[in-house]
Amino acid sequence: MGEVASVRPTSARHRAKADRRATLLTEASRLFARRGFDGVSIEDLGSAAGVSGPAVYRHFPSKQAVLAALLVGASERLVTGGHEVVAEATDDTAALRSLIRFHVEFALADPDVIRVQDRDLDSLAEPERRAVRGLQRRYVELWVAVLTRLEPEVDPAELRIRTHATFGLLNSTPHSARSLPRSRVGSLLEEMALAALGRPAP
Amino acid sequence: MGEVASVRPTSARHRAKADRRATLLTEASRLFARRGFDGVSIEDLGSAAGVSGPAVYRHFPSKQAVLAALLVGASERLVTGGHEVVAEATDDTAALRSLIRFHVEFALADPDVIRVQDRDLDSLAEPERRAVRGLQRRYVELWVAVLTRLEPEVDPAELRIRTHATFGLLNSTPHSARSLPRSRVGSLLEEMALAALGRPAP
DNA sequence: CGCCTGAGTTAACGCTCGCTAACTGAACTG
DNA sequence: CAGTTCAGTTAGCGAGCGTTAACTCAGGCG
Repeated sequence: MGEVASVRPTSARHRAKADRRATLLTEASRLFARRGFDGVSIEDLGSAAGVSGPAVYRHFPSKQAVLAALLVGASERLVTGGHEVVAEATDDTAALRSLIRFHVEFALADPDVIRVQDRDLDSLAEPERRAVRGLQRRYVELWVAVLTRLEPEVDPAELRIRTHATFGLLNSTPHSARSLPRSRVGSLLEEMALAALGRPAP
Repeated sequence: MGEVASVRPTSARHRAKADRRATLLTEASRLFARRGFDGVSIEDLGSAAGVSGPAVYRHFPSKQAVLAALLVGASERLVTGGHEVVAEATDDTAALRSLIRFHVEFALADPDVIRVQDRDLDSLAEPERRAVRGLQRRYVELWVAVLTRLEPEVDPAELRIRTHATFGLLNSTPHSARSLPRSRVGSLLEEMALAALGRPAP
């Protein structure tokens, strides 16, 4: 899923192009997070990446495609990361703890993309939105599967709502002030999430 | 703060105008929640209220003013409601429980306004944004005051972050599916919030 | 070295949108 | 009943924005 066998020709030009594309995506997440997808013009985005306006179209076919690349990339990172973390866990309790830690690290490392994900998803056209929604659903089901093994007697629909509520808690990062050191905020959120899911830290 | 002594003349015309204004605000919260402030045109808003385009300017001086009225109204309802609930509580534990219940009821009753509040606040100009932020801060401090009395030894900055995280949890309503009855979702969120704040239900 | 590719530029088109202007007619007022 | 007010209408302006066109010029390649 993504760039497949196109890592072949590594001339200076290809590296420059890849760098520009990466810069565009980084700046896009910053700008979209602060002003919203509709509040950012192509000119804004281009000049934030040291390039002016229509040059963006050398890297993405449309403004929506920039957003799509951003959101698909983030969702894929969540799904793969979450999958790895569960696979490495020795038991389900450890798996849940690792999922929480992983999600907190993601949210603290990239609050902008978190913000864009649940604010501008609807700015995508149907096919791209479906793709992102599908990936998000897979990530949710990763959590629900672990919770189901921990509490088989609970209605899965309820576990799904609990999972969404936990995401809401963990994704509060972009809203909360920077008055405490990142690591302190991280462990605080981890504790709260565990408690909210009825599994208080030992 | 708001309409003061202008409740005087209750002719049919004044009632009709008040109704139209109320409809405009209701439709605005629906539309802004689904498509975002920038994704809704004045024409969209007008025709959703059974009126066409520029008639909106008979009720609000600008599109931003519609958003401002919406958000100021919601924040004021939260502050006054929260204040009442705390005043009626017999002790701090009961106050916290009541705040949670109150907030859950608000979020379940008006998920649209919740969505708009943390998505389109930045679409306001500076003075209006300051006003809404001020009200939101007062609501947060209501929670922090109760938590401080419950756990005086904890750093207030930490309590503030815990409060924001709890809001994130409770405000997950607009995102979660409608697969469970409202009342079930409500008590579920209440339990999770209490646990997240380290005060599990008895 | 000479051709080609393609990332960049500026100019311009077409469309949407917020808002204003000018006007209409029904409901209130004296 | 005559005069005023004002919520509503349609027409249109001016600005901003996504996107395309036409062109430039440096790097890669045979």
